[in-house]
Amino acid sequence: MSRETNAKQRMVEAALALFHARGVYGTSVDAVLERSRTGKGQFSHYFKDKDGLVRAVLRHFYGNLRRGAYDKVDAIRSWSDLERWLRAFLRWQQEMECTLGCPIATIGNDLSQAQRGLRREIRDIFDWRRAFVAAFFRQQQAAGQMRKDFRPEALADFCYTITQGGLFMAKVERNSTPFEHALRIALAHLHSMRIPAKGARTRGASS
Amino acid sequence: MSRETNAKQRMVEAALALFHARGVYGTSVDAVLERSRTGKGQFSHYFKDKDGLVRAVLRHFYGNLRRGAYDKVDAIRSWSDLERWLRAFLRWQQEMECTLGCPIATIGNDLSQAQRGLRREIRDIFDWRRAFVAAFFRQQQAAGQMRKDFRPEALADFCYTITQGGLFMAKVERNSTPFEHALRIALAHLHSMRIPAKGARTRGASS
Amino acid sequence: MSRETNAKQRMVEAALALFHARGVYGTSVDAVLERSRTGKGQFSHYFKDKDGLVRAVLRHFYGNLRRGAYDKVDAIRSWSDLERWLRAFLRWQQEMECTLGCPIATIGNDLSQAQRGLRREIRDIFDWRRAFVAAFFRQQQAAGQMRKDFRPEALADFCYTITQGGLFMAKVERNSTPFEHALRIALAHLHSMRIPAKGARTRGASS
Amino acid sequence: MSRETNAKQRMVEAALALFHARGVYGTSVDAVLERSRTGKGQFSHYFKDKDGLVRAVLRHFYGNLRRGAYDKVDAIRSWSDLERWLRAFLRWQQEMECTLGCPIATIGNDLSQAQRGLRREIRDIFDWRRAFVAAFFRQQQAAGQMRKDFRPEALADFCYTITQGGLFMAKVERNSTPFEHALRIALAHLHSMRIPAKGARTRGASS
DNA sequence: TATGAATGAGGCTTCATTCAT
DNA sequence: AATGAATGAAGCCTCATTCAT
Repeated sequence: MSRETNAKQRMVEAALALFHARGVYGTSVDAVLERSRTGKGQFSHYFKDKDGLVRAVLRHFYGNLRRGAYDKVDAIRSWSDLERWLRAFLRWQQEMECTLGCPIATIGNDLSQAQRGLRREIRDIFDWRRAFVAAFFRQQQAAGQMRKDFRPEALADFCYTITQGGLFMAKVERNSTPFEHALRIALAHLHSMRIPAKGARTRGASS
Repeated sequence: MSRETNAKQRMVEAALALFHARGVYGTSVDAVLERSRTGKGQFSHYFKDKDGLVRAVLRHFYGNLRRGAYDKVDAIRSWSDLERWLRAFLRWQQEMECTLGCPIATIGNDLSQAQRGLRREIRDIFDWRRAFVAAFFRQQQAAGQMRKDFRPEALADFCYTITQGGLFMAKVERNSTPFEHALRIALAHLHSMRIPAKGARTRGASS
Repeated sequence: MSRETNAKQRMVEAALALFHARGVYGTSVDAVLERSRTGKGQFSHYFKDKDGLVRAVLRHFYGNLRRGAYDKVDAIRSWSDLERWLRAFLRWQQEMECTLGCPIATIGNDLSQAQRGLRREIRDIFDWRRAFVAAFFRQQQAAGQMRKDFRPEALADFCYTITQGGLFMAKVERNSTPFEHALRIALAHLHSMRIPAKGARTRGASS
Repeated sequence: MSRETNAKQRMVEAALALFHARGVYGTSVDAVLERSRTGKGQFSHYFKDKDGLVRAVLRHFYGNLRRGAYDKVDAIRSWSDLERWLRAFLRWQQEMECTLGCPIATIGNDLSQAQRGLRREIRDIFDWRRAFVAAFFRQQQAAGQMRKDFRPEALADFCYTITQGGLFMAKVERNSTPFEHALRIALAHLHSMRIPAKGARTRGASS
């Protein structure tokens, strides 16, 4: 990592922004070059082909993610952390007026049957994300503060599916209400699995 | 309905299959023509442009949907209907080996900012779908067999978000496990909102 | 002539209008069909191909022309007739805001090397036009009221060249001033060739 | 100028020749590419679209014109210069067997309502041309060797209208006689406006 | 006399990629 | 480390023309 060349860095960042906004199919290499103010030859100098650029973008994103560049906290430690973390997706998308979804899902969705290697990179990112959430549930269950009906991984998948489904549908419909509804219900459900500490009260829909 | 011209029908069906599999961007008009074994000129004879074809595909799909062509039941009337309906998406995708998602979402995801008219068609379909599910919850709540913490529409959004998120993620990752997890938890939650008839027992994760 | 079929008549008239406005290259057969509200088969029923339509249009125009449909007078009999006739082109074009030229010249200009037959039709029309003007000069010279420096045919060519050049340039530049200038000078010159009757005065630029 | 890239130069020159011969509508981009022996992608590399090529052709022509590439003299200084200049158009067209007209007028005639920018380029060229001729009349009038019935600009318009009309009609009819007639009469008229120097004789149709 | 389905060639443009400097 | 010229395939669309009914 350390010091990527300037041109490569610029291309990758431009590509990420464009892939996010218009998908991989929807962004031409030329568009990336123009946005990053780079000459044509630089492209093939740093990347074998367009797939190479996609790979670099995914790795760049993964790097940022692990470095905590996209999350305000380095781990989810409390229920309010979880709620804040989940609601951040909704809020962000509302600010974007529902024009954008998850960048990685957007890229992943454009992959064809042939691009196995890239799909693997995508999976790594998603796995990391799920682990990020699962850690919280694992900790809660271990501490005896959460029912163990479901395994932490399954709960993380539940959270992640809601998030991705919500982002996706909001983008397609340009309307975040369904996401909002789904998130509220999901949170209520998760809260309902809490085991109240002695003498304390849980909040949420669980009456 | 009745008797669309042969060629148009063929093109629309070929386009639906291809859009579903590769997205709108990913399928060329020529590919549609080839698959439907139609001459080049027929395309512009029946559709103004590619968007016109997309519109026709969406309407075709909507028509089929309302006619019940895609669902085995004309309404969800019981909890087991609901469960069967939701699980059908998962099962279907597993059979497809996670290569396909929701055709409409796939098309909708490829729309650009400019295609407002098409997005409207998409919304109509999703609204119909949500109403289909909401009707069940409304009936349950009216019959006093379900808690009223959430409105039927919100519950439908919850179901639909899980479904779309699950299909989408499974397709991107070529793996249906997260969908499976999410669905199981979602169903557990929904069941937990049932109000047991006297002397009866609800099944599910509660207990 | 007498009673052309309705459909043919409609196509020819639509074609004339469209060829005039956009040229032959610029008008598709479909556009003609749409404007004339005629089905596709009618076209090939009445015309062998697009050239056939062009031919029909030219003949239609020629017929109208000979019938006096486009001129207010059936002959130029006086200097003021001549002036009025010439100025009518300018005025008409100004009313059209310089978007149109001579319909026949517009069609003729679009002919390719290959279309010899059509070019002949064009020539017939122009010849008739020139004869129309030449007749006046012949009569004037015969009556001893005009100098005989130039033959009537040459004078007609002069008039016609000014007219066509003026219309053409005005259309290209969307500005009729050059036409106006040229016409004024041309008329002055023609007037200067008049032989004044005894005791009379000619008007014009000759002081 | 100096060093345009080879390919661009080649395309522009090929396009000028083809536009001249067949009009803009009548020449496909592919034809330009083939004639200039250039690959397909070079076209959009150098020009945004076909209009961009037309613009480049017009500017190329204008540049050549101002550099005096198309005229044998850098200015019209005498009546015989004028006559020679005007007659050169006729002679040239006769050599071409009346298959070509003015390249700029040919291009201009193919412009649609929408192409305002291009029309402006055309006008610049024509204005330059007219100024070229008007300069001569202005000088003659200033020197007291020509009557001042008409302004130099109007006289230039007259000359230019004859020329353009003559070229145009000759091309449409494949016959230069009308042009010849018109030119002879126009020249006679212009000569008739000369003011003879003391003791000298003017030639021409006057006297 | 009339309709419109069907065909296939060709036009304009975009794009990923390679190559020379 | 950098530039941009060059290539050719492919995409979307228009159009003249023919055919079946």
